[in-house]
This record gives sequence, structure tokens and C-alpha cells, in this order.
Amino acid sequence: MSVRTRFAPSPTGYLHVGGLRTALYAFLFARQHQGTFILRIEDTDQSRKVEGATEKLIDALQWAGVEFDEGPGKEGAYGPYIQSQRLQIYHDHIKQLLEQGKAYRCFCSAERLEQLRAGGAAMYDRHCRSIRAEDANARVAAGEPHVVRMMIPDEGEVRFHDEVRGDVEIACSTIDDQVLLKTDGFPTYHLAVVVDDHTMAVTHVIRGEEWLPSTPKHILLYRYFGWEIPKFAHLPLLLNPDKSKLSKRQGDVAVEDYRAKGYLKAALVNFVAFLGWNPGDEREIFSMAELTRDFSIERVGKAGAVFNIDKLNWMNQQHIKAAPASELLPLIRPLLIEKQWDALPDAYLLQVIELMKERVVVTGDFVTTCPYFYEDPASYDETSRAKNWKPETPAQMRSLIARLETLSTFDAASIEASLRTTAEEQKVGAGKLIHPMRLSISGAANGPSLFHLAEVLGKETVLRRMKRTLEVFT
RNA sequence: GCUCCCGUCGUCUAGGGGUUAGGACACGAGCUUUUCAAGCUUGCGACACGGGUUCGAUUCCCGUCGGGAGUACCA
Repeated sequence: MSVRTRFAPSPTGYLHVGGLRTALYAFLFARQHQGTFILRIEDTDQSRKVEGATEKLIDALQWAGVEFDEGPGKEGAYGPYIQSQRLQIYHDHIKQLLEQGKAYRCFCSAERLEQLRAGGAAMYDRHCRSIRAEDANARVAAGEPHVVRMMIPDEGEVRFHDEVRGDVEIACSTIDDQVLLKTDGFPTYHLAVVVDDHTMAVTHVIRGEEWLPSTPKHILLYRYFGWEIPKFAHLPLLLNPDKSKLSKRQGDVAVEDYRAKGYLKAALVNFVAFLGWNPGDEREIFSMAELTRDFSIERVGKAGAVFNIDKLNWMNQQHIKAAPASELLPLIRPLLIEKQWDALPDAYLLQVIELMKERVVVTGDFVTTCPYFYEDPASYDETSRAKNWKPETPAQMRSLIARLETLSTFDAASIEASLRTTAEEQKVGAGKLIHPMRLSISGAANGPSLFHLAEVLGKETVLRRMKRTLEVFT
């Protein structure tokens, strides 16, 4: 039987980074087994409907390179892939459970349940279990609102093997008579996952650890239906720095946020993959292809992992350094346009990127940390000016300008030679010219190699800026 | 409260009955350099605790403690 995995998010309006990791693992697992990866939208809570959420989810997933084989807009043989479009299927299965006495109708009001809880009850008191089927049917026929609850055995325990956690066992006496069908006719998560995973022929249920405690309910449902039980793999949670479940309020959780902040998809995917998994050796920088080759569910850890932004930053830096400038350009161009720096030719920007690649953390840094590539300095670093612009500097700069003006080839080597010759002539160290020149052509105290910087800027710009500084600094 | 899960440097982790407990991020120092980064070298830094089992436990077992999740007609 071929492997089929799925990612089944509820459409909340964005893709959570924890969700991205879950999706990634399920995707990688399917890929390496020549299996199928499914996207299913779990929108059974009508009160939490968010407009456009599914599109956003798909968009984020596709951006990250987690491609589903079946799902909304990619109908396979098992659709529809949106739960709100599968109501009839759930009703058919509820009917079956009802007929077989594996579920019962419950007419308890919300108020009664509240009172129960207020009275200290941890679970439903199974009040409606004793209603005879004929009576229940009559009340339903009369239009009385109700839910359908699952009949949990009084005794025994449910055991199952989890692919990451090993054997887990829970006593039935601690399991509540779970609501399967809500008053509004929509299924709860518990009914819908089981029915969908089975009818979509899912072989491996890979999901977050928050589902571990309810897995026995799901196992029981599989048994009630007489279905084969899939393999389960519950992934450790992603944590806030304070070790609670990763949530917004303590930082960004949406994949879209990281994308907007200038993280490369390769870095985010790499980072998130390593939260709970590692290859067993000391390699850390992985492409999607390498992850697909080396990932294994057996090596997934059990403990939750803190989402550490420092490590992500480092990883992003590594991926940016390794990426060809041509791949970075399309990510940076829009940021420049936002700043009205839109008339710059590709060839020029490619050089800028090449020069800046090693000193950048997020793509936005290509713009914000080096505005001097895009316009003449509007101001000059005061500390550097105080330290490096001495009374004798203007004269030295003037002779440097004169020498640079004679250059027919304005490349780093020639510029450097000109500067060093001028320094010798002036009987000063090269540093005495380097720092003022950097300040005058960039306005900044630091940045890429001065000579390469000047080469990229070009002769005309460099000379214009140097002359202008001479005026501004008098 | 109850149920379940988890517990190696601050963080991500490797390892596993006998190791100088390894790597990465972060942090400190040095080298390199025209600056800032990057890079290289280096330092700091961990087996939660208590009992067993054993010649020997960080590793296996039990307990405690700590953390987390679940406990909805949310997923």
C-alpha cells in the first residue's frame, strides 16, 4: 500500500510556523516513500470562519516549497478536500454509529453542561445514554436540538504505538463521551479526522503533540467502524522562550511574517526542519532536496523545541551567502521600488548583492544597511568624521581625486593603487585616506571593501561624492 | 484537580553502561582585515534530584521535582 500523508490545518488566516514544520515532515515523509501528500482544510468550526484563509494557507505552503499532490484546487480521487463540503459523508457515518449503538444522541443544554462543570465534573455524566432509541428519534423528529456523542467503554484501556513516542496507554475510564456531531450539524474534529483520514486512505497521521491525548478516541472510532488503524506520529511542540506552546503575542508565528521580514524560504524550512529533527551527524545547512533525502521519522525527538530567532538569523545568513545573486535580485527589487529606488539596472544590483551578501542577515538589509548604493549620502557618520576627517584631510582628498580622475579603468585594483600611491606621496598611512574616502562616498563608517565599493559605485559617482564632501565639510 | 507526554550547555542538539560528554547558535578572547561583517583559532558552558540494578550509571528501572499539552457543541 502506498504511503499517503496529509496536513490538515484549520483555516485561521495564516500558516503557523509549527504548522509549516508539521506539513514539512509529512511532505518529506511522503516524498521519500514515493507517496502522496494531501492538504485538507478542517473548517468545521463555523464560528471561526476566516475569509480568504484557505488561499493564504496554500500560498504560504507553496512559497515554502511544500507542494501537495491532492487538495483544494488539486482534486484527486478522494475529494472534496474541504471538510465543510463533506457533511453528507459525516452524516452517513454518524448514522452507522447510531444504528450500531456506538454513539447516542444527547439533548443536554449548554446550561446543563455548564452546571455540571461548575459542580466539579471533569467529564460529561452520560445523562443521555439512558434515553431509549425510539424516544430519542421522536425528539429528533420533533425538532429538538441535540448533539451526537461517542459511546466510550466503561472499562479497559486503549493502547497504541506512536512512531515517535513509542507505546502509549490510556484507561477508557478517563475518556469523555466525546461529541462527534454538533447541534449545527457539523462534525467535531474527532469524527472528521477519522472519517477523512480513512476515506482518503491516509496511512500515516503526522500531527502535533497536542493531539496525543485524544488519539485513543480516534483509535476507538477506527475500531467502531472496523477500519484499519493508520500509523501515528505525534511531533513535539514548538515553544516560546518561556517554554509554553509557541504563540503570537510572544513573537511572530506566521510563515508570512518571516517571509515579509526577509527570511529566505530555504532558511525557514531548514531551520524549522531542525526543530525536533537532525541527521545524526554535524551537518546543519540543508536544502529541501537534501532534507527529502535524509529525513527520517525515527530521528524525530520527543522534547519540545524553543523557536530560537538567533539561530534562524544565522541560518538565513548562511543561505543568503550561498544563494546566487541572481536568485536574490527578485527578492530585493521590490524593496527598492518601495523606496523609490527603481531605475537601477540588473547588472548594477547584481554587483551590489555580491558585495553585500556576506554582511546581511535578512534581505531587507540589502536596502537598509547600504543606502549609499542607491543615492548620494544624505548625512555623514559623525563619529567617523570626528575621528578621521582631520584638518589635513581635504588636501589629501584633493590629490586623491586628481589621481582617480586620470584612471581609464575604474576597477578595485586601480583604485587601490591610486590610493596607496597618493598615501605614499603624502607620507601618510593608507588608512588616513581610506577612512575619509569611505566616509565621503558612503556617508558610513563601515561597509564592504572600500575599493570594491568604489568600483561598483563607478567613477562618476565616486568623484561627485568626494567633491561634494569637500564642500559640505568646509 | 485529573489524564497523557517530556527532561544533556542559556537555546537547538549528538551520544549512550566505562567518553577529556561532541557539534551548532548566542556570548567572551585572539588572528585576519582599510572599516563592519564573514572566515579561522580559542574560551565559557550541560547529563534536574533521590533511590535502586551493576564492578561501573548521564545512559536501564522506580520515585520525586520541574516543564508542557489535553481536559470545549475549537481545532
